[in-house]
Amino acid sequence: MDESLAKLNKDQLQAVTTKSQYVRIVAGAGSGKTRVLTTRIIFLINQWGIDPHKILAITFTNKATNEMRKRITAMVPDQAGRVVISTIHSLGVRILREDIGSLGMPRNFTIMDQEDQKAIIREAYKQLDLDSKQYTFGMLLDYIGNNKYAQFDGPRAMETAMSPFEKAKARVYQYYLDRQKELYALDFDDLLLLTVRLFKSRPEIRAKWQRRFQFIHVDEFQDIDDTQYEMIKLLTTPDTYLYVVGDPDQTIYTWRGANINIIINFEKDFTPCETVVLDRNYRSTQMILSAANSVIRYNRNRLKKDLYTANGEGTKVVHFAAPSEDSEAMFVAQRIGELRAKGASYNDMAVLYRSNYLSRPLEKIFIDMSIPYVIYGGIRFYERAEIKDALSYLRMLVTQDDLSYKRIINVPKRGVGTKSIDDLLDYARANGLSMYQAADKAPLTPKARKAITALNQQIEQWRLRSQDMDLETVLQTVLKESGYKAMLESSTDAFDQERLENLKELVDDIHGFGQANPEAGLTEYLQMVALYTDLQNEDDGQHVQLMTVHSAKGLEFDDVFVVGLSDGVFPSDKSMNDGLKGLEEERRLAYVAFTRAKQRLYLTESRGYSFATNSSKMPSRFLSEIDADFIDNIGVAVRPDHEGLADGTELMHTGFIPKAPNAKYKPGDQVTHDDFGDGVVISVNGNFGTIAFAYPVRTKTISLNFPKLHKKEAS
DNA sequence: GCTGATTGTCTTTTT
DNA sequence: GACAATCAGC
Repeated sequence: MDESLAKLNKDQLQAVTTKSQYVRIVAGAGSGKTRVLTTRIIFLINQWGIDPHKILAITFTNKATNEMRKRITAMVPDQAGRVVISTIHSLGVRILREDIGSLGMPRNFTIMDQEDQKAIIREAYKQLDLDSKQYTFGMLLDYIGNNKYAQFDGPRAMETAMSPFEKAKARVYQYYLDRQKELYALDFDDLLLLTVRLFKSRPEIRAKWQRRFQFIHVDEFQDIDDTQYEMIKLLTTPDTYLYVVGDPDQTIYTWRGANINIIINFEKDFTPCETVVLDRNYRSTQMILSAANSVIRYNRNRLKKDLYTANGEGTKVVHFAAPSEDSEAMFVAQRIGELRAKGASYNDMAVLYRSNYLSRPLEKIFIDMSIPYVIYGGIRFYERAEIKDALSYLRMLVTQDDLSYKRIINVPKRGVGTKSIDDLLDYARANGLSMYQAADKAPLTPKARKAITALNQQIEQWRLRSQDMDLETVLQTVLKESGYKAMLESSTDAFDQERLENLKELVDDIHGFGQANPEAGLTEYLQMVALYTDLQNEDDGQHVQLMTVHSAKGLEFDDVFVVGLSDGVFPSDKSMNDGLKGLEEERRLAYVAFTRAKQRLYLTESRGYSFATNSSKMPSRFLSEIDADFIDNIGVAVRPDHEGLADGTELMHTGFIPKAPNAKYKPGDQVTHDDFGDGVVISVNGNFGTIAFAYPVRTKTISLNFPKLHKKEAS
């Protein structure tokens, strides 16, 4: 214990050992925020003798939860399991599972993810005859969330709707609420809103939870929204210790309701409040920090704070301007190759981007050049179709809800088409039944009825047999006997083979869960999964990590590439439409991105036409906000007058494009590749060659030094 | 009812 | 360049 305190600097030590009841830590990027938080919790246990059970730590993501638990376990192995570490949504579930009965609602609710929400909205469109092109899912998800947060019920939403367009949305909202009730499914917003309602209407329940958690810690406090703050406030009494940690410069979730003023005004709600500012950075070189500082300085609405470090000066930030998207990706791949050759490991490198779609050109090149990578985001593990299908089968053994039923009723094909499904749904809704219950009464064709009855019997069988099986066996039985596995196995589609692999991972996952929680059942597993979007893989593999800036929050890497730094992309046009507020959030996002880097930071962008913004791409304004002293500009340049690209472009030194042609290969050479088969070299650019392979591989650009590539001797 | 082809639309970020 | 809705043909 003493040695963990000895490693702290003066400010950190103050933050960890303070006696104040209300504490606000303003912790800059890389200032040892997580370390302070975990050391504080251990300090409470070891020095103050606090029962770990009374300590609550609220984190922002499941990833952060695991990280914190890991660190606490390392220091106090026997106590760590008793500290409650949880995302705020999981905390809501925990509270509601125990006490939602006090609101007159049963405890067996299911949790809807966004996919489930969309399924209901899709139903509503069908019922109300609306066009999903005119009413996009994103629009309705926003609308529904806003109304919920405003505590508007259906009729109230209808009253406030002025135009026919708004009224249609209000009708979808009403449908959504009705369906939620029928399905007894809560969405993410409900988890917080119902908890708040529960605490407000039942003081004795509130008091119970207040007694339970006497030391409350909140991480990433700058990204908290009003409802979450209310929930936290309701958990506190005049005796509660409240400890919040955050960095206003890293607020990047205002689009989701995060309110930057909560951390700024915290001291008004909780007085007297001690504030500790941690502005010594332990992560990055001075060069990287200076670059990041020079950008964030342009934000007007902020608490001024400049990070400093005793780490070395480091090298200048590199800005590479590529002539095209592909060459931008190529630059990244090439630099990764060079770093790797110098002994860097893939794990310590990351590529960050503003939006998921920007990963595509990178993936292509990484595959071609055999650079191992993992991608976070996009379609997450538990959101994959095959995983959702498998989980839906499992849900049928527990809740028989319509959303799951609709997913699996004709997968694999059982001859039950859209018409039968609609008829079944209509009949079920008209009679207040679930689709599962309505199966034998609804008006159906004999063929469909037969298929559905057989399926229902199967489900009932599984349900009974599952009582004596472990979780893993249940899953495997269902996958096998439903024919789902056979459906994929008989397919020749490469994607289906990948799906089988994913299902194997799910089996591993449920197996691991069963081992870790021997007394937990299917219900518990499904509940855990509902709040997780991704598998929490141990990152022991050797691969470059690709992710959005948002999901990189809290992480750090030796070498960071931030790609797609074009105006309109990053900062995104969508945000800039919100005026200064939007632009400042984008700037904070850039600040988060830049401060992930420990050793080297590369910023790249490309020219050409962007179909995202419908215009020619120009370098991001954030690039020009970096003081010239800290940045090295290479690649294609645009004259400062920003004239049109055709005459405004010129080539500066690039360090990579024009290189001596590879000595071994020349265009026209016949080659063979261990994976791709025979091919012909089309062009050579340095050590990379574009090679046309036989169908189905087609044209690829790969490293000509790659060991799997061989020259075919002329015959 | 199923399949494959075609058209049109939309691309921000997540628990 | 993905996804959903629609349509034609089996």
